[in-house]
Parts: sequence; C-alpha cells; structure tokens
Amino acid sequence: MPELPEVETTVRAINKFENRILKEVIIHNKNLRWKVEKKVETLTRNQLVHKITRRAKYILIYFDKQCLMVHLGMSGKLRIQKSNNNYFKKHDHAEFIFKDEKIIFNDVRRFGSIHLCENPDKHRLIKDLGVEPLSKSFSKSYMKDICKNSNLCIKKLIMDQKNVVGVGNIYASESLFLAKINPSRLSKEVSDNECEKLVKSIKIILKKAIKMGGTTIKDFYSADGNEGYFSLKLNVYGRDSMVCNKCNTKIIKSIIGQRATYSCTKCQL
DNA sequence: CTGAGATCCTGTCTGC
DNA sequence: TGCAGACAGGATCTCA
Repeated sequence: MPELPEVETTVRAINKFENRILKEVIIHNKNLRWKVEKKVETLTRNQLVHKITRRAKYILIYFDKQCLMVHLGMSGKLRIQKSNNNYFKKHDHAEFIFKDEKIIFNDVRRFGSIHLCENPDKHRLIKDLGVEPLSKSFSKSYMKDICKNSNLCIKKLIMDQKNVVGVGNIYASESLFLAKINPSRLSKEVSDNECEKLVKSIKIILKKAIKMGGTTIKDFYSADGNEGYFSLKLNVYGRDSMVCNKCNTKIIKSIIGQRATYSCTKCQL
C-alpha cells in the first residue's frame, strides 16, 4: 500500500504531533525488517517533537538530537488512537504515546522498519537514495542522464530508489501508461522527448494520488482503524484482460523484475 | 561495478 | 469445503 503518496498522506495526518511531547515508545514486536534497537524506546522518552517530515518512503520524526525513521514496507500502516483507548489489533507492533493520543504502527508482513539515529541523511538506508520525484532536481536532463547510463528496462529504472525515490509498482505502471512508453523498453533507447514526458507523467500521477490521499486521511483518523484503500483511478494497474480506457485494446499483464506490470500495447510503444 | 534472482513475512484469493 | 500454491503496494542481500 505505501508508495510515496501514501507515506506523504500519513505524514500529513500525523504532523499535528509536532510541538507535542512524546511520552514513550513501546515496541511490542522488535522483529521487523530489521530488529528494532533498544534505544528506540530508551532515548525517546519525554522528547519534544520538532518536525515530522518525509524522505523517500521514510517518515522522519525529529527530536532535539535524535530522529525516528519509520518505513511502512509493504503492509505497514499508522493509525491514531486516544491514549486511553486500549483497542489492540493483531500486528500492532509499536506505540508512540503522547498525552492524549497515540500513534500505532501496524504491519502484517513486517517488512517495515523503525530506526533511531542522529542524522537520517547520513543513515545507510537513506544516504544513497536518489532524487525526490516532486523536486526540481527530478528533471528531463536528469532522466536523460540516468537512462543513457543504464542497461535496465525503463520500468526497473524508475523503480530503482537510487535513481528516483517513491515510485512503486503501481505508479510505475501508471506513469508509463501516461507517458505512452512500454515498460519493457530499454532505458537507453528511450528518446529525449519521452524522457521529458515520463518525468512530467510521474509528477502528475504522484501529485494526483497525494491529492486523493485525502480519503485515506479520513480513514486514518477513524479510531476503529478502518483500512480503506485509496481510490485513485487506475488506468492499467490490476486491469489485465480489461479494456484500455483510451483505445479499447486489452490491457496486458507481464512480469518485470518479479513484479506484476500492466500496459496497453497499443498506447505504449 | 552492474544486474538477476532469492528472500524476509502473513493473509487472501484461485483453482483443483 | 479443504487445501496447495500463487500472489501482494518494498527493498536488501548474495552471487555471477
């Protein structure tokens, strides 16, 4: 579920905790993608939250000297609950407890992670990440440059977080559809013009999805922890054997890098 | 260095 | 209805 727009939506939903004091963190299950270190609990007691932000798909919660890094992995979610509400769901692995409310980390598959560090920009999981897709640095010339120097097909290239962050499996398919580029094309052979279209498409798709994240925020706030998938209108993802909205040709499902990939062979050349 | 493939984990859906 | 197997929105690690 959590690609960049979902993470961004989550950050916006919890940034009301800025300038509040985190009383304590309780880890119920430390066996996430990486073992959660003890200091996540010990060094975060009664810490003032200065800033809550996002880098790639990491949620960053800054204190005076430390920073919490939360990654939602494949199935992670955060929900807000009253502190005195003891409602507990299966796979609730961590609680971030404030005075009146708490943030609960739930993750069925446990591919998510929680780290505490002094400077996330220097953290091994973050320091080599590529550009933010919605920043100016993600430009036509940047795209041309990485395409020229890669032997990957274009879908793999845009999903590689070393190149550009935040584009997951759904948005990769959707962006390539919008840019009219076949996902299996070799990056090297994508034209300058197509690079420009692709950059624009990724920005458009992600922005649109963030906007629609509004519905997710609503669910996020509901105390019962309703999941509610975002209702972005998908043109190709998950629509194999259905018909293309633009040209009526059947949408094709293929596997690229072990991941399901959807495209219209008539629209995407 | 690059790129392909296995891998972590649980729940749900499909087909026999 | 039961059960095995495929598959799921991520990303690191190992190996050639």
